[in-house]
Amino acid sequence: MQVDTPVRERVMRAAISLFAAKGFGATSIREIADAAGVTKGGVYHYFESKDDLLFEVYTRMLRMQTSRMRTMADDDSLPLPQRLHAIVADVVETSIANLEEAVVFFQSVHLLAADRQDQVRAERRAYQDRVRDLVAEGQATGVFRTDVPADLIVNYHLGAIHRLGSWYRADGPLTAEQVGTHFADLMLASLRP
Amino acid sequence: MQVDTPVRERVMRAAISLFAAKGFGATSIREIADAAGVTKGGVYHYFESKDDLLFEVYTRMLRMQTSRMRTMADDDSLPLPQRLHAIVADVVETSIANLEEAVVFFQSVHLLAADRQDQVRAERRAYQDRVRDLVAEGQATGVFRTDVPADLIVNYHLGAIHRLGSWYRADGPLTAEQVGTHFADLMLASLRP
Amino acid sequence: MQVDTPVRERVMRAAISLFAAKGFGATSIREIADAAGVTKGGVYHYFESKDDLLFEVYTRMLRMQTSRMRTMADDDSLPLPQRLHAIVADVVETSIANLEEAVVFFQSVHLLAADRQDQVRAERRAYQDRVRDLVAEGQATGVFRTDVPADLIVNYHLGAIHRLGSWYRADGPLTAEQVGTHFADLMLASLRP
Amino acid sequence: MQVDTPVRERVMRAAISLFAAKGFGATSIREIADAAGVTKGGVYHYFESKDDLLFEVYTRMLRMQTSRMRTMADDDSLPLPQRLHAIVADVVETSIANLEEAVVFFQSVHLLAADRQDQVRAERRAYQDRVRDLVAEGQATGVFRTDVPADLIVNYHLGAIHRLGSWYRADGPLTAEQVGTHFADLMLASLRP
DNA sequence: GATGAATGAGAGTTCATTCAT
DNA sequence: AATGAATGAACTCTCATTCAT
Repeated sequence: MQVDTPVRERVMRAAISLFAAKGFGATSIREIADAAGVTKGGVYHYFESKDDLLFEVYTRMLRMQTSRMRTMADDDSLPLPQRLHAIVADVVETSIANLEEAVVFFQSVHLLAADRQDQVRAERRAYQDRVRDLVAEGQATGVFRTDVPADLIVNYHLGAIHRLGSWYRADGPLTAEQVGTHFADLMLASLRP
Repeated sequence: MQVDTPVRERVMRAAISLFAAKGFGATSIREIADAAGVTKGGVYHYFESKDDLLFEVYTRMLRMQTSRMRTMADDDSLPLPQRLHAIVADVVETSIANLEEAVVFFQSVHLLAADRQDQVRAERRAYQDRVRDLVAEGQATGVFRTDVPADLIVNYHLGAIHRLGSWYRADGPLTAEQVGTHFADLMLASLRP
Repeated sequence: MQVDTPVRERVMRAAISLFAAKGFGATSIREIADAAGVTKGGVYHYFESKDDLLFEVYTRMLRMQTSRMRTMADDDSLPLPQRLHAIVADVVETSIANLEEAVVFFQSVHLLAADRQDQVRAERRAYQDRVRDLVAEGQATGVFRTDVPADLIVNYHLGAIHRLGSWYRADGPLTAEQVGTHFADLMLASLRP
Repeated sequence: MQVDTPVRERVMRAAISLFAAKGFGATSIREIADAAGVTKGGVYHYFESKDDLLFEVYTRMLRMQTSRMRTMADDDSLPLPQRLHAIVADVVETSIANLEEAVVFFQSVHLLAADRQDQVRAERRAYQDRVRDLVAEGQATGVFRTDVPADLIVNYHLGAIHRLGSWYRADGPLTAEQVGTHFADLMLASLRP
């Protein structure tokens, strides 16, 4: 992994903003270069291909969110429901803090090169599986309802979080923290036995 | 692809499948024509532009789902929670019944021509507003919790439904009806005061 | 040559207007059909090809103007200068009376099919040659100046007439008759020995 | 087509020749690229659109001819008739020296993008107006006839010049200088009071 | 006499990418 | 480290034309 130079980072930021605003397919390298204040050749100096730029969005987001989730999931000092609550609130907050990345994330996976798509989906799946295990554990210990499959529960609630980018606005009435708390509250409430 | 179905319909079906599988931007008119067994010119005989093809997906889905929702929302013979339960279960079932359309729907709005994007978003917004009013009514009459804003509640739960296409598989363990019931159960449970 | 039905004439008129307004190349059969109130197939019922439509403009104009010119050129009852004056005034007037045809005429010859282009140019050449002979006759008899070649004189003055369509407007200050007289006056004045 | 001239210029020359020979509409980018010895992409590296190519013909011609005309029109050291004579002879000579451009010029204005068409027509109009003022000045001072409107006079004689491209051939009997003198002689003769 | 479905060739244009400098 | 010239493939879309009905 290359070290981030200021220029490289500027290109990356420009790409993310444009991908979020116009979509990956509708954004040209030319536009990214212009927005970053370099030439097309300059972009290719730091990234091998347009696909590389997109892939890095996924790498960054996944690594960060997965790492935070795992830390919290493995923290036995809290009872399981509180742990789940904290995890959901946290992923909401980091998604909002990186809203453009989040928008790109759930809008453009299918445009990644096939092998990278597999890789991203696998990591995504691992994330989901870990959360599913927490839910299943709660069902086994009787703190969560058991009439709904754990997989569906996770798909349901993570799905809700994945749509954040389509409606949340920084200048709206709710802070990231408030949304995080509300989301976690709704999830936990829905799981009461 | 059948040869005896009307050409226009064959083109539309081919387009929906390809859009769902590869994304709107990554699907070429050439591919649609090939899949439908016509020439490129043939596609343009029935549709004015690629955008037209996409727009028709939205028109069909929106009209159908909005109409069903309104009928149920206005049906005073059921108590409000049951009405909401029925609405959610129904939109889940029709989304699964038209899963490819649903995938396209939530993946490609931003690729529509600007004016049509506005139109779709406005109709979508009307849909959400109607559901939000039901939730708010429940909050006012004390059957739903009031510590979470109605708007956020609707964004949360409709968001979960909108991600159906990213994980539901027809050959999986759950029928559309089961998913509908589970989703509606989760939503209602999360709203208990 | 087919007899003119009202529909056929309507198609022809629509074509001329559109060719004059937008150019031959930029006008589609579809537009002609729409303007004439028929379908594309209808146009092809009366004309074999788009080129046919254009060619007929030339046929009509050339036949009409050549015939009028010849009649006047051969009329020995008038002295030569007056004959030339009348000829010029007349071609100006008929060009203005059929201004759209005239515009098409001098803007689109090069778009005709090659063989028809040759044919039109040959007839056009015959027209010029006849006028050139009149000028040469005047030079031989001493009524016109001889220091300028007759060919150049004809090219000069017919050229001026051919540009009529680029500036004459029916709602402008001058009638067709006035323009005809002025043009003929200018020509004759320029030829004084 | 030479290989060592700068690419941009080679493309421009190829475009002018083809536009003059076949017309703007009937010339494809492909043909221009082939004639210039580059690829289609190469053409678009230097020109944003086909329209750009055409527009540049107008820009070059207008700037050059307008500037020459103004210098001569403003030169008070010559009496007005001689000035007008020199102007006409000069525009004829430069038109012949750039005959292909001249052909394109008067054949394809109507194919330019609307806004550029306006711009070209406005500059063209300014050119005509300046010449018209010279004629009017001559009428006011009694050196030119007054029974024909100055506007019509200018339209007449500039019209004749604009048709040069339709008949002048470099291998014909007359040099550019001879044609220029003859044209100017004819014009001046036609203006005698 | 007239239609509209269907074609096929080609148009202008965009763009990710390569590479010599 | 960075540029800009140049490519080539693909794209959406247009259109004159044909033909069965």
